[in-house]
Amino acid sequence: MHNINTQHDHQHCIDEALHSARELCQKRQLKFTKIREQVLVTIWASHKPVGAYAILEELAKEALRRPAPPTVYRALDFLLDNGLIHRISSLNAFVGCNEPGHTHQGHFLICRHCQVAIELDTQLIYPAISAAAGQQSFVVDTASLEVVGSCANCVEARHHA
Amino acid sequence: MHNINTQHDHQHCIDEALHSARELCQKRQLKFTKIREQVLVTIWASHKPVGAYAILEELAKEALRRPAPPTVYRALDFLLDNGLIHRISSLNAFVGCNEPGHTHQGHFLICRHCQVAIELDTQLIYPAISAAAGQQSFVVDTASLEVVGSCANCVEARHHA
DNA sequence: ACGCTAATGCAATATTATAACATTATATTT
DNA sequence: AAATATAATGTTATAATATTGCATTAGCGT
Repeated sequence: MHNINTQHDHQHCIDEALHSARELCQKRQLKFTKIREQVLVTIWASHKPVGAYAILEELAKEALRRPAPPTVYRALDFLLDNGLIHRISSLNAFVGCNEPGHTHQGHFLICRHCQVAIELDTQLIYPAISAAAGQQSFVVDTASLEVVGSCANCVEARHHA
Repeated sequence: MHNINTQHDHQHCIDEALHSARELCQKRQLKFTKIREQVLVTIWASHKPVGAYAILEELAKEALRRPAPPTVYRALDFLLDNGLIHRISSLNAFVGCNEPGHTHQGHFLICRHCQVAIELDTQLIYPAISAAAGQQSFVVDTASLEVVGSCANCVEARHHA
């Protein structure tokens, strides 16, 4: 994975996310409607988790009539159900998923300074989780990890300040 | 740690939590006020995460005048700040901390059937988190893990059903 | 008692999320 | 094309969670 803190071709992130979404919906015979696309694009506008009401504001800009909360929440539910986004519950916010299609995981490093959420490769942590759960004979459905701290860029920036 | 799903002397859990809390507050020169104690006791009434408004209901039973939300939230903030409880953000709920005094961690297995939250020993997962963060030169402040699934008891129970 | 600080009381309001039901769009069959 | 079924969206209201700002009270040191 590239470093999302440094310069990167973010349009590429967006394009890829959209492409994956369309592909996945086609494969599963699901409808990637205008609203769902708008919500996904809004979320992918950055690597920072976005709140539902912030998304609502974005939709309001493009629509004639201001949409109501359920419009956004339904689209979010769809995207969550299909593993296209993650919910960061400590922030009540949503962020794009790097590897769409897997509903059940989401391991993030979240920078308290710049808000960027870096998604970790599940393989890095999941074995430890699985082992710990196994010790308790606990059957895992989903595992969400939210690590808050300072990303490399912000550490660096503050070091110089 | 004992298995909190099976029979256990829960009064012992409560007593221990209260004792640790008093000790910690004395050591830190903090006031373990009546409200803070009531909130902590309410949370320790079970191993299931409790919502702020459920705690409010409990306080209302014991008080002459019904307390307002800030009363509860302030007590919760105090308990969180001092590592006496954890917030389970995926549930908007609070649960007692097994090893008070460490604010920064909280790794839980949460049963979707009986709602019990089993706190894991941090040492089981933290090394993996630390290593993953290190790869990205990310400095960790707090790491919260919320694993949802089925606890041993509930798996067993449903197996027989 | 006096003055300081921390804690609590209290009213209002902000923020996040859902329920219930009406309407519209889409796909499929006839 | 009309009829039907289903999924998606619109709309209104409200529920659930959390905070702000200011007034009051309690505890503590002098």
